[in-house]
Amino acid sequence: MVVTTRTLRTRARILDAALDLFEHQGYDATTVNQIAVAAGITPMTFFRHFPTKDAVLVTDPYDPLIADAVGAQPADLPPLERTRLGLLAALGDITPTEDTTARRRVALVAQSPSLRAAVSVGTDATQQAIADRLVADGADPLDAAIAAAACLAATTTALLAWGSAPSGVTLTDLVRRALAQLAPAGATP
Amino acid sequence: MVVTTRTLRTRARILDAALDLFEHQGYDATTVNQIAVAAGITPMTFFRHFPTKDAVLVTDPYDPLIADAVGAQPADLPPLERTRLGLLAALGDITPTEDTTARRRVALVAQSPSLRAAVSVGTDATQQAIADRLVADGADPLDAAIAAAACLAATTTALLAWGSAPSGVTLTDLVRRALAQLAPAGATP
DNA sequence: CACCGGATGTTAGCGACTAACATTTCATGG
DNA sequence: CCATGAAATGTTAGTCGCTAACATCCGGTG
Repeated sequence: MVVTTRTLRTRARILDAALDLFEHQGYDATTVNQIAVAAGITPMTFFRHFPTKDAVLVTDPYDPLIADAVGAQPADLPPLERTRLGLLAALGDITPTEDTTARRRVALVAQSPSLRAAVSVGTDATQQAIADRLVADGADPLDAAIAAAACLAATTTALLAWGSAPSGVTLTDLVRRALAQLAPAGATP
Repeated sequence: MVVTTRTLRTRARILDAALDLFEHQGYDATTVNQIAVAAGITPMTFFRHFPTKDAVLVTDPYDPLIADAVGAQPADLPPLERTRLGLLAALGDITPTEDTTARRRVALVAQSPSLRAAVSVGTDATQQAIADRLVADGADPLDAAIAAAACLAATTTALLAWGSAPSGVTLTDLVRRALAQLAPAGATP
């Protein structure tokens, strides 16, 4: 879909309506039809802007950045440590613009199992990207997949926790803390 | 549903028909209707035996065992290490009866993203069970959730890899190898 | 103002899943 | 051996997510 003024306006209206409904009556209890009505459009139009219902809340544009950051770490480290440092480099200093809607979305995802399933699909892609990079540098495929899976699981857990954390806590802190637990025997970085 | 002779027969017929169809034409391309016809029943009856289409392949009866095994590890260990040892104790010597259908199922799950999403829902429950146990013994909730998530992600990755591994490889070997990567700086257990 | 491309609507349909009610099967006990 | 009652199955009708083909409308350009 080409991006025009109209496109952006409708997309924003859908997003607002969806977030409101999700927060008021829960994700599963909200129908695409209801969202469409609230946004003044047709269900069909909803799907022209978002491929699925959950895409309103779940978006993962980070894959290539993360894979690159992992690849940028010293290639002689073990896969787990390389992935860990890569994720720290890519996400360690994210400042999510203190955007409230980001937290609203994460909080919603944290509450609904069906949404977490959608997240895991996106995570799968990222995991694959990281593992491919590690294998390209000579890592064993299974070791690479395991390292990517473990580090991403820890990171995702931190992200979900951030959704319902007190407002002072930053996402960066939580991610650093999550990955620190996977560090080799008591190293601070 | 009460378990009678009939119940078991029908369930077995559904399972056979479903596995065959899934392997021949793929999971997503297979309809519950097709499964029902092949099993000589009605779609309605299918759902009386399996709550969802994916339940034919994805079942997780391990939660309590695993949580108990984690709780049985020394309480003074850090959460990650405690979880790791618990999983090793619970899964480290599984001998899946060399049952072929187990591998068939895992292989199918490994191929379809929608099925992996279903797995992640089951994993969520296990993760929660483990984390609860750790928190009950005084662990920090976030640390506990992260430890459980990372260890389970590694284990799940090993499980999926087993689905398409050469037939000599045992699931035990892969799980041990996966969790070994999360061990503190070069310890063999 | 006429035009044209992109955004929206309409209609029709598939597949997963559910509820309410009718029907058949099968293991009992008389 | 057969009647009986409960459990399993079928029927029907519906909701919701999602898709395709085609018609329509709106908005900016010339």
